[in-house]
Amino acid sequence: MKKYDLALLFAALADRTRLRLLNLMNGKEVCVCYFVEILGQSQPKISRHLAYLRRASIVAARREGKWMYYRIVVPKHAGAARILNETLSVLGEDKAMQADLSRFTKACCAPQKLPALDGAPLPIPVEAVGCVAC
Amino acid sequence: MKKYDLALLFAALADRTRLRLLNLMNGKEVCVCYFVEILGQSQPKISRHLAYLRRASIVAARREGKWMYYRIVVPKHAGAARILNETLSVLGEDKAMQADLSRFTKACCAPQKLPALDGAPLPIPVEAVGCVAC
DNA sequence: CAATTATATACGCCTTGACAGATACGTCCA
DNA sequence: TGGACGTATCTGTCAAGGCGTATATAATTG
Repeated sequence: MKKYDLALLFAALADRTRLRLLNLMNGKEVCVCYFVEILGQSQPKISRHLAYLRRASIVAARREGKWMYYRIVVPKHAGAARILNETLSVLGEDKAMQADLSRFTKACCAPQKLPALDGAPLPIPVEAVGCVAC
Repeated sequence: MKKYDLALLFAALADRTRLRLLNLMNGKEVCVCYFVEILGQSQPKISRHLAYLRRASIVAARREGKWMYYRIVVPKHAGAARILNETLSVLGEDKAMQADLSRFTKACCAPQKLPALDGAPLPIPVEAVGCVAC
């Protein structure tokens, strides 16, 4: 449990768009195009916020062909991990965040109905991704 | 559990000075002069950060004569409360924060040795303050 | 009341972040 | 090799935050 900049973690969490992104990533590795579609925000905006989260080391990116997958990375620092997990849990209780998730799962069931998602790779449960990383 | 701006809470927590202040306030109502002395920062700086925490509704101030006491106010919103409490708990495990606290308690034992604190009111355990509020 | 003490706010400066829009980069496919 | 597509970054603009310094407010004391 070495020194860790908690203020930096909180700065990363101090934006609604980033909280929505984290909520969508909770438990899965998600392709950028889904974020753009589900949050209805411009692609550069999504990308910038993902870059911010990456800089703060709470998400990691993985390229697969032309798609980028993002996933949450729980910090090594035990305290930071507790705060992040608690935050994810609180997000899960939020109505608006649940609405995002429900649009998300709906989109996953019929991606071909959304032009932007037709042909895009589905999110991958993190358990399954674990193998890829090894 | 109505709508609550979590991002605003995180913004309030996204500064080291404010985290140190919260850590010092944990469990007690503290006079501003103690913050200034223990953190070794300028009085206006401390005051501005306290104002920020007040704006974010996670601390409350009480005037008593010429002194101002600050204390933590746990948000009504259950999720926010969990995050704040978890944060305070994590702060308590941090070496630097513990060092602040140990200088704090030492100062309280012999305030007259520190010019700035000579005659200043000691911090008050929150349990005791509860009565005042009623 | 004037002076003093405790605290808050205003001001000016600089840095950072958020945004939209344009563009660059990386990968795949024809 | 040149699109086409998915994604990232650059540019410029604006607002907000952090700091030090100076000053204002509030309560107390002489």
